[in-house]
Amino acid sequence: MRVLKYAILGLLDQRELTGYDMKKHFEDSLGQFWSAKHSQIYPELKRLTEEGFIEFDIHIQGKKLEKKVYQITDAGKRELHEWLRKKGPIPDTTKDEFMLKTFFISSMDQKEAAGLFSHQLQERTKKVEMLEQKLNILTEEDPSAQSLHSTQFGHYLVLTRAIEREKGYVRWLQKTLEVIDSSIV
Amino acid sequence: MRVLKYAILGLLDQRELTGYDMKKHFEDSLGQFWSAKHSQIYPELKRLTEEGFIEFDIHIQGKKLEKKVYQITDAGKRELHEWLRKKGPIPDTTKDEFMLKTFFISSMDQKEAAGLFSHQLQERTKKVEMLEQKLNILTEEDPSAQSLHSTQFGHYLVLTRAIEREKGYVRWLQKTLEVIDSSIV
DNA sequence: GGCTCCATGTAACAGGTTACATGATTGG
DNA sequence: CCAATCATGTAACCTGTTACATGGAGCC
Repeated sequence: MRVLKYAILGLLDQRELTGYDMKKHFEDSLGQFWSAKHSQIYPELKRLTEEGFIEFDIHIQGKKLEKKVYQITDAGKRELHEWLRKKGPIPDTTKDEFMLKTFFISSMDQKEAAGLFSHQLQERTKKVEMLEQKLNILTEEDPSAQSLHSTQFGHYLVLTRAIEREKGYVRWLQKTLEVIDSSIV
Repeated sequence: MRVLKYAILGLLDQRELTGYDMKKHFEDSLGQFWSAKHSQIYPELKRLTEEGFIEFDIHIQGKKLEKKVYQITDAGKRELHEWLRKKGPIPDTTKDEFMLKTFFISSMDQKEAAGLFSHQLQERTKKVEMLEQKLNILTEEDPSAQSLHSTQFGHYLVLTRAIEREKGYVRWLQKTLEVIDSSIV
């Protein structure tokens, strides 16, 4: 259903951007829930331009570097809002390779399982710290980000959701590790 | 990295199955974290057979329906265990279309946002109930599922993880909806 | 001059979905 | 006998990743 299309339209509804700028956004907090490589972004920009949902101006950087700065058109805004309003069903599957391994825990011995789980716990804990640091920076730079009418509210929500998602994962990993460690053969 | 390959090997490490049986597993609790359509499963089974990781016997159902019952080979078991042991990095992105919309909340008006969030809250709440019912059935049928040495332990872990994931989502949705509703223009 | 980052593109391949296609079994 | 389910496959298409490819800008 071409979600990347809407990700691009949504970004351009906030401010004009180059393809390169969009890639940067996908590496930032938005990237917790959606991302794309530049090799996917550029062809999509070309297509959206042909469809009339976006337009670009050429800006000259320095002496001769030409960059394409994209803006959303009125047709693009209509398209974006149609998608934003639509109440889709929640997906049945959210792919998670670690949980697939977990499903097969009976194929592992106790030591292997403990190693796998403690590594995952370590990685997820690091991620929580990284995300909390991002949230601190955001709320220090713009304390109004926590209110609905701030332009940064979406950014704030994505960070808080990502933090709570990871914290929930961490709690479950700790609880499960205790069960594994206490089941000495 | 051919995760479906390992999903199939993992399932066959528990018991012999037909491609159709595997599809059923992906529609069940495992499907919370991994799934595949039959159109992807059958070609993968063919490939895994060619690679020597699995084998099949033909069983006759009724008068003449031939079904292929697959088993994992020793080579397949080695391949599976290599993957199970490997400690990969956690993914940067877990795609979530609803959270992408959330990032663009400043493009919506307050009423639209409230509608979107309350619908999502409703759907996620229903999912929690469905998952809790599945967990009840599992623990009633096999109370030992909660211990490491049960063959159902993986099943139990996947369900508890899915339940906590959805509950965390629900809590965040409720909290965010309160902020949206209390921000009357 | 050289390194990092900015900036844009294409090609080949891998993974995954939808649609097309067929036929047997089981149970009411 | 009819419907739901069991059972297996292919083809076309879409999405997304990795690799290939190029060149300018900014800074030390």
